[in-house]
Amino acid sequence: MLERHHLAIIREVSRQGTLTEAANFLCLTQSALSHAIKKLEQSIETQIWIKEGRTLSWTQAGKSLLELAERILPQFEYAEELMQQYATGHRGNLRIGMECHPCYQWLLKTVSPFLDKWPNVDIDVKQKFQFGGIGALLSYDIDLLITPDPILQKGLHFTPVFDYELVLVVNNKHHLAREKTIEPEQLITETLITYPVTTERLDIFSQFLLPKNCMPHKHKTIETTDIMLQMVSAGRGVTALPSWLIDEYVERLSLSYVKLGRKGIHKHIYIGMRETDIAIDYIHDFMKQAKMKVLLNE
Amino acid sequence: MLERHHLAIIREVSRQGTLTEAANFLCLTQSALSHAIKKLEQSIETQIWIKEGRTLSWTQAGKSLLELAERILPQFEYAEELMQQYATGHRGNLRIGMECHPCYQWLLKTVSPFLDKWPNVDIDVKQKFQFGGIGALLSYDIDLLITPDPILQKGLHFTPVFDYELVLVVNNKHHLAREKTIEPEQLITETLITYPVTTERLDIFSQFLLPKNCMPHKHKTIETTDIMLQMVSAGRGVTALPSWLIDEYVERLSLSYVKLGRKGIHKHIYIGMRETDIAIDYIHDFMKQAKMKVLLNE
DNA sequence: ATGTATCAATGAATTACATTCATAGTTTGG
DNA sequence: CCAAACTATGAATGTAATTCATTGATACAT
Repeated sequence: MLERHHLAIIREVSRQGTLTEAANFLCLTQSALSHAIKKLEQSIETQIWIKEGRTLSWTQAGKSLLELAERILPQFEYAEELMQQYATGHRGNLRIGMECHPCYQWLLKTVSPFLDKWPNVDIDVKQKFQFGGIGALLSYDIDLLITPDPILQKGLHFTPVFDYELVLVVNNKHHLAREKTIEPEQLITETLITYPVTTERLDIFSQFLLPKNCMPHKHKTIETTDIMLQMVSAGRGVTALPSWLIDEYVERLSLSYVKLGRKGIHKHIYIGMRETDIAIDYIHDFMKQAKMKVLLNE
Repeated sequence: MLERHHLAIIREVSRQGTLTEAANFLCLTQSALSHAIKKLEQSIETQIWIKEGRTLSWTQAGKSLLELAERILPQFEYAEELMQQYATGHRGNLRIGMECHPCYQWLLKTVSPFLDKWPNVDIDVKQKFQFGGIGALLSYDIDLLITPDPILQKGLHFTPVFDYELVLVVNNKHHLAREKTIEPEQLITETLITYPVTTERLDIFSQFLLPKNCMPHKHKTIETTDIMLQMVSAGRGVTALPSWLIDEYVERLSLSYVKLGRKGIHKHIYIGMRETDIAIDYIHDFMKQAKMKVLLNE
């Protein structure tokens, strides 16, 4: 059967001109090369070259094998390089799952320098999971999970990356802007804007409104943070977002924020990963950068 | 090192879904396959797939190897098919050298049915040789040589394919058209049209005119037989061509031909080839068809 | 739960194969 | 015509692939 090995010999013979030289370049004895070619010629029942005196003249079969070699060998070599990169973690595809909508802004900041540092690592962000974020992690749909709900499970590893406070965002001139803290009951008359996900996944509902059996007057969903805050700024409603996120908009838009309840809603965000992946260079580095980013922000 | 073998395993596992099935399809034991993959994984220091329970989930490295396999294996397989065709003579490139200008017409007739019969064999016709036709044959520039001058030499094989008589072609109304035979002296006043090759290679010179130290009044060269005969028909000169070639034009053009000398000039055309090539199917068949063609013509 | 069939991994034994060694035959150029 | 360079070949060797026999898992049915 035609093997990579044979093609390597053929290419090297073509480059060096003599079998002996080619054998040297391939770290083989001349004998080994001679045997190998003889065997190949027997198996394909065709000669590859014909020797007239000391010069080789290539048969048509030989020429087409040479073409094949020039075409295919680089692909083998490239593949091995690639494997090397995968092995050392210098190449890969980092698929990040998000179970924390407002963290998207934070992620963008972390991703950008990461992409510069790891030009061979691509990043995918996924937000929908058939069997939840943990399921996606376990079934190798994603490699990292950004989530407020770490789950102690063998094979998985969670690292806290940052804490933030969820606050109520209102227009400057909104009457609630004057409050120091607000209670669930004060939202009954308000229009609440959130991301379009189920209420269980919205802390403003699960940790604030629902425990007190309160519901806002109206509930609107908007996909993007920018538009959401434009709406709030225009007085069309209120929303709940991390406080640090608002700090960035407060200059451009006339916004204020208020603590939710006397103690405030404090969230802890974790990055989850498979334990087996901890050793992968770029994943390790991503974690490191993620934590640093947080320090800079605080 | 990454081998064809590994790619074959990877592709088959992807197709069959389980290692055991893949091993069966590859005529290997499950154990052999398992060992092979383990070894490959060690050499590239990366896993190809990860087993969760009984299902395989492919790693990125594995996926890229699978892509490589799907891309490369067909090329190996095609190459082997090709070698098979070369070996059995069902594919090739028949390079024909011509040392006999007027034979071109004859060659065309032989080539046409040959191309139909051997769709995988291409034909090249060459007419210029740095070291002569024999040299071209010996240095593998051509595979067949059509020539009037066979040379007994070891390694070469010549077969006579057809005989013809070289005749003087003239316009119907030309005064020479009434002669039964003509002698060199009668051409001294004529315009002679030939192919544009050296006079040594023109029999009308080497075998007819020069032995008697005669030269035509004028010597014109024309590349194509058609135009040449148009010129003769128009009374612009005379030419020397095989008699059978004239038979085909005599109806359309007002031509006659006359024997050159009392005995006429009789030529024997041979096909020369390397002895090693006699066994090649399509070459053998070309010879057979070449001879048949002649019989039909006569 | 429990048993069974299927699948994969492993180590040791075996076999097949590639490679080397030693040598002899060719070709080339001085 | 000889020496140097190149190639082919058979036998010996060493290495690597394959098999065998076995065990450990997993999935599925009862």
